[in-house]
Amino acid sequence: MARYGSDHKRETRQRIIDSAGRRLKRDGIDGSGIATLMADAGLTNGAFYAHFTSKDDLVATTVAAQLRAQRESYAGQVAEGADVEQIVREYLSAEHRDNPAEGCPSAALVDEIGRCDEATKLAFTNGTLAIVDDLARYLAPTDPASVRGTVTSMFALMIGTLQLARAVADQATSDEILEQGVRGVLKLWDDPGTDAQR
Amino acid sequence: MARYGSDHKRETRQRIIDSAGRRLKRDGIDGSGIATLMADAGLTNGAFYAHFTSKDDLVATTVAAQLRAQRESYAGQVAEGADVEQIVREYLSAEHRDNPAEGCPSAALVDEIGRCDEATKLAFTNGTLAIVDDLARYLAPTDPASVRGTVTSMFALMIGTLQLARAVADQATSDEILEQGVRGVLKLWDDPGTDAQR
DNA sequence: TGTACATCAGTGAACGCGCGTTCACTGATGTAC
DNA sequence: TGTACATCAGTGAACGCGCGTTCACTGATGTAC
Repeated sequence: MARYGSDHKRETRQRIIDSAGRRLKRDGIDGSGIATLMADAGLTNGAFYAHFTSKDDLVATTVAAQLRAQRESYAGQVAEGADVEQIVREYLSAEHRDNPAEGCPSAALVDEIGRCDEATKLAFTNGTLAIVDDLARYLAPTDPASVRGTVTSMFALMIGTLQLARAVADQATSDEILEQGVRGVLKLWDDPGTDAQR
Repeated sequence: MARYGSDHKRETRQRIIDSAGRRLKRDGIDGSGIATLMADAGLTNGAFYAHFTSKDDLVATTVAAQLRAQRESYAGQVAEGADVEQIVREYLSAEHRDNPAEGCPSAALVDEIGRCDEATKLAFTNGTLAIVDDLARYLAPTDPASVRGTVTSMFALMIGTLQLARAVADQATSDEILEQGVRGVLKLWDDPGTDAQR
């Protein structure tokens, strides 16, 4: 046994992953250097490679962890009895728009993930599918499969809306985009039965 | 008069902006260096600052130019008599997904633009509003204002869907996402009248 | 018509800096005897 | 109980490289006389 408790290294690794999640969502993947990511965790650059084989490794790991956290966040809202509109309004809120570091990893990182290696894309794929499955199960407990397609497009609209709202310079325009996003998601949900027409 | 024709420098500048559009959409903003951007235009790094004051300047200029081109592309489709479904199906096609360099700048760059300087965000804002206005005018010639909100959410869904489709590792999943995006956009358009309820 | 000069788009080397990654080292702890 | 050693998470300097930016220079052309 070394000088630290048996969980020490695992805890440090987790701390790096958590702070990296915030940093990556805030500054982007290309915009976050190893030295900064380690400093965020209270460490120096040299220790990085005792925990991860490469930056790509950290990114894939962090994307997976972030999507797991996002999934748990939805589960928490559902457990508190939130309905679709509450979930959507929280997601498309000014607060979420203004705090990417604490928010949805998909909205913050999708288009960079599209340029990442296969491991990161795979982590994203699995995490996203798990979230869609969860939401479908919640929204249509008796027949989740029937609404999966609808939930997928609702998710895409939420992500697209949040990103548009963040990229726009004018706040009134941004607020309006969020509001139209809410209306759109609710409209998509309104008659999910059309899924069956496939 | 110098050794080149009077339009030479303007043409060179335009060539840089055009090739930068493709490069930025392909590799991202942080992922594209000045030397590469200039090489794409058949020039060397040193000439860059005779055309732009900084990389930020080029990015803002290129974003504006790309959105203008995107707007003209929609206008072209409309002129050829394309309806909503044709426009959406072309946008959410496998070909568009697989060729970001030739495609929609919004889908390729939104979340990086959210981290850019004010000039770039402003260029994005103006360009996007112009596109939404155009589409609203086309889709509801008699009362464009009544569908602006719907068009905004359709646009957000198209962007979000294309990005999701690009970030996903599995092609079958990606194809399915595109298809659900098409269905979603058409559903949003189906009853745009709800806009009036605002 | 021929020569000297001005113009200026573009070249390519260099600047300091931060990148991802490597590695010799530190030093606090647990173990062995 | 006390001392020598092994362990190993973390340090911090260094690697080569590409970044955005600057600048002295090139060389093809038009102009002046």
